[in-house]
Amino acid sequence: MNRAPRSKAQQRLETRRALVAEGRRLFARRGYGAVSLAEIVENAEMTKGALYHHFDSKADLFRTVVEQVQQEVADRVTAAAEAREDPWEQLIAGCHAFLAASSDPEVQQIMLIDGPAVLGWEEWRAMDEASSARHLTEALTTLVETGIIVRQPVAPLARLLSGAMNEAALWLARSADPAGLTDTTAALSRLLASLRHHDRPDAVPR
Amino acid sequence: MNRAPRSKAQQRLETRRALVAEGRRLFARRGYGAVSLAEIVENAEMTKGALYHHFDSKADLFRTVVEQVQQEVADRVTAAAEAREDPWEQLIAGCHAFLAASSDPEVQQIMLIDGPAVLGWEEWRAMDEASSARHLTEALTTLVETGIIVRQPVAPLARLLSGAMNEAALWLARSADPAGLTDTTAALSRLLASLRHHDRPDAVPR
DNA sequence: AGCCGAACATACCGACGGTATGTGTTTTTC
DNA sequence: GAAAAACACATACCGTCGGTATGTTCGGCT
Repeated sequence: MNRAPRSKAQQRLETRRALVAEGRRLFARRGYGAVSLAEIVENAEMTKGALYHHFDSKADLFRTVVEQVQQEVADRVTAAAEAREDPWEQLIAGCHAFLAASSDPEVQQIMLIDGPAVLGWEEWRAMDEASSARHLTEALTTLVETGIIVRQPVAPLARLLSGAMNEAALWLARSADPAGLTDTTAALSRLLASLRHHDRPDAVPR
Repeated sequence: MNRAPRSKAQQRLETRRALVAEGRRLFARRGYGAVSLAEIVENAEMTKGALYHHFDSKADLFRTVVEQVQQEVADRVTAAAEAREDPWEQLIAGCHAFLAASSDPEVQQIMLIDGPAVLGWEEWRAMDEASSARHLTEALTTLVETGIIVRQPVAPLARLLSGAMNEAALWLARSADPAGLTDTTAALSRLLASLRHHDRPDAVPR
């Protein structure tokens, strides 16, 4: 039956997209370890030869999926932050957007649970820094330089906040309590607010 | 070669100990996925029959290892906290003890990286709550009830702090910067201090 | 002494990740 | 525009791994 003639480049893209999409779907639902390459290529109507033509290994396919998920989260965070003018409000909006984006079970299983275990913490950390965590560091740096929050090393603070939000997102998604979200965002807002000067009247800049 | 006659109960314990110890060693060094049961039983001078006589699966052996590691961390945290009288100092000491204990690469790979991925986040979370995280919740509850920190839901706050410390421990172990530890503990102390009433003069209890 | 069951030991299986090689189609080259 | 090179897969196969079914030894109890 007359199949549309596809250029090699186009065919390559479509195949790659199908494999990544199906990998993402299965990895998200059942976890990396419980998914076999056989069912990925079967559902994607491809073969293992196609998969290994595009990816070096199962972990390599997973890495591509992680990159895609991280990019989507980063985009949402960036959009939320750029909608504000005030640097402080950008931080708050970005954190809330991150929590909202990370409440997706797909994002959690792939990015927060399997990511560090499959790719190793160091590589996962580097990818995280390259996507969403970088915005957090930049926002904090701006706030320190403009004197809005207490002058301090931003790197450790960014790690603390990033870890707090990751864990909070995982907890929120499992928590049946509908007040969990408001309580968590309230607690996070309190922690963030404590960084500002006016909350620590005894601390003087410089 | 006169081997010492061992009672069945004793033999059972020794075998189990050897398998758990070797499993812990290998899981910690190379990660759960990269370790085969064959090399575990080989290094432990046992057989796969012995392993499956004591454990239901590879994940079951790993779960036992995780429980052991978590118990050791919890013991260190408890010891540090009980050495203090003041509830506030107990919280600080406990957090610092947790960071110190979690700086061990063994603890990190098993408890923080592979734990959630292998056992699933829910089960890992339940085990974490049963060991060290419970102390954090209790300490915060005490501080709220005695009016030392602002009255608020403790569960979300405990999750935020727990996640922050987990991530900080992983970051510290990889950070070459010797000032990382002091900077991180300083940042953590700042966040904790912000919970106290005297740091938020506009907030009134009740 | 003799039996029973616990504590292993051995042999084996299906599935999975990965690879080597074959095949058809597109693109380039002359 | 035909040959040929390059590409994008498809097929067949391999070694290893987690898990199981069955056999064997040895301490405990009567």
